[in-house]
Amino acid sequence: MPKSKISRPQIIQVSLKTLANCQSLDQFSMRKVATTLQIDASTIYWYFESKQAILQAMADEIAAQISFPDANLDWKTQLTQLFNNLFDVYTTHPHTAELMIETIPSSEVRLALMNHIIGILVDAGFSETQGSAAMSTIDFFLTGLVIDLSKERQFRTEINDKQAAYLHEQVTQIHQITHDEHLVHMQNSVKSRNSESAKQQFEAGLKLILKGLVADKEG
Amino acid sequence: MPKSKISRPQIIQVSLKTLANCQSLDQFSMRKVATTLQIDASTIYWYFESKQAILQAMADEIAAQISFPDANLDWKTQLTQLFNNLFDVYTTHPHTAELMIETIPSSEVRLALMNHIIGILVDAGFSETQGSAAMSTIDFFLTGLVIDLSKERQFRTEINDKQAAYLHEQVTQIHQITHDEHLVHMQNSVKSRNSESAKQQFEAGLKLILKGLVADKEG
DNA sequence: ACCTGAACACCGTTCAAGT
DNA sequence: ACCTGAACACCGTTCAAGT
Repeated sequence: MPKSKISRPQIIQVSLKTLANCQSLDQFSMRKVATTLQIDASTIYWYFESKQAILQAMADEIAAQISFPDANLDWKTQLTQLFNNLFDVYTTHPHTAELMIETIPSSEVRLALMNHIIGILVDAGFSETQGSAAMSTIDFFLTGLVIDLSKERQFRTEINDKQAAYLHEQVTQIHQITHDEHLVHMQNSVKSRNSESAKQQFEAGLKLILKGLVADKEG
Repeated sequence: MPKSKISRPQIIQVSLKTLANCQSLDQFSMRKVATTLQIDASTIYWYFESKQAILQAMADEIAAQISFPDANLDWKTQLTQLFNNLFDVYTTHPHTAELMIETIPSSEVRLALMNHIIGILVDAGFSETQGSAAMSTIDFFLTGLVIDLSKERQFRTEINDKQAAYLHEQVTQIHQITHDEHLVHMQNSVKSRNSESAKQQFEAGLKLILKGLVADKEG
């Protein structure tokens, strides 16, 4: 057993892998990380002062993967590319949107990322306040969407894997009620939601917000 | 001690009060609810089959508080009123946005609410797909914003109440890095975020999305 | 029908003790 | 300097047992 020495970066990597194997962020635990590292849970506390500190480090690691689009491009395509990039990173690494929310954006990577997004908008002619508000709007939308997707998948796998009879009831109830109460719009909504991919859904929303920004500029 | 009989509605009410006294949704526990009800935690399982079932009931209770605006109004004012109403309910009852995300919208109240929102847009001339997408976009934005606000307040009170030296460090780091790295846009963002209320922030984002919808209609 | 108590399998965190 | 083990104060959930 070549028990390689433990290190901070190693713990972060293993933590990210552990998180990826969890069904939700709160199933992620120090004890699980410790088990795969073949160390006692308390050992981690020599490298990180708390679970929160690990989450911060994990969030920074993910944020570092976001690349900035070519600054010569149109501001709209720049934003589209950057947020599509964010969407992709969030969906390839499960629960990272939750990670971002549970965590304070105090690192250089995360602050620089936000600064860059606002910068794109300011360079396009928007005020600092407008740029800041627009970034938040898109970011909250993206985060809300990805977290919702994540929860939905969690419910689905819980229904399949374990018993979870209760959750299954809830889902069938949706169809019953929408039918019995003649909630026509909800019936259509379920259909269109199934035919469209999550990415398409995100792109549609982003396009809507960008259109609002353009209208803001002209008006 | 007039030990009044336990009932499902009573448990739901006490649960909502208990949640309101928590700093986050995952601090909410069956054992806390049981303590205030002066019963054993296991007793709750006679009335609810799981914690998830209680969360569902709590979410429905909150959703029932949302009132529909006058259908004769302009679709834009209808949406504005309804989502402002949602924002107010979410902020007056802490952690209810999290509650909605952690929970399946399987009840009549919640499905009817969504159906109504799409209906406003369809009546305004949008397609079912457009209406459904627009509702999601606004809802995810609202949810993301409120959850973020909630987390921020949680961090703030943890810094004040307990030790939480680590969290305090993170916050001071934000200012240090934005200054040292000359992240001008972030500096302005922090300023404008402090001068504007959360409600103003929400209204700005909502206005942006509505403008996008108008542009969609005209284009 | 309603409620309890003990138990199980989990958490994060601390700290004296080991090497 | 690095790591462990036991302990503490928590979780959700189950189930035999009580009334």
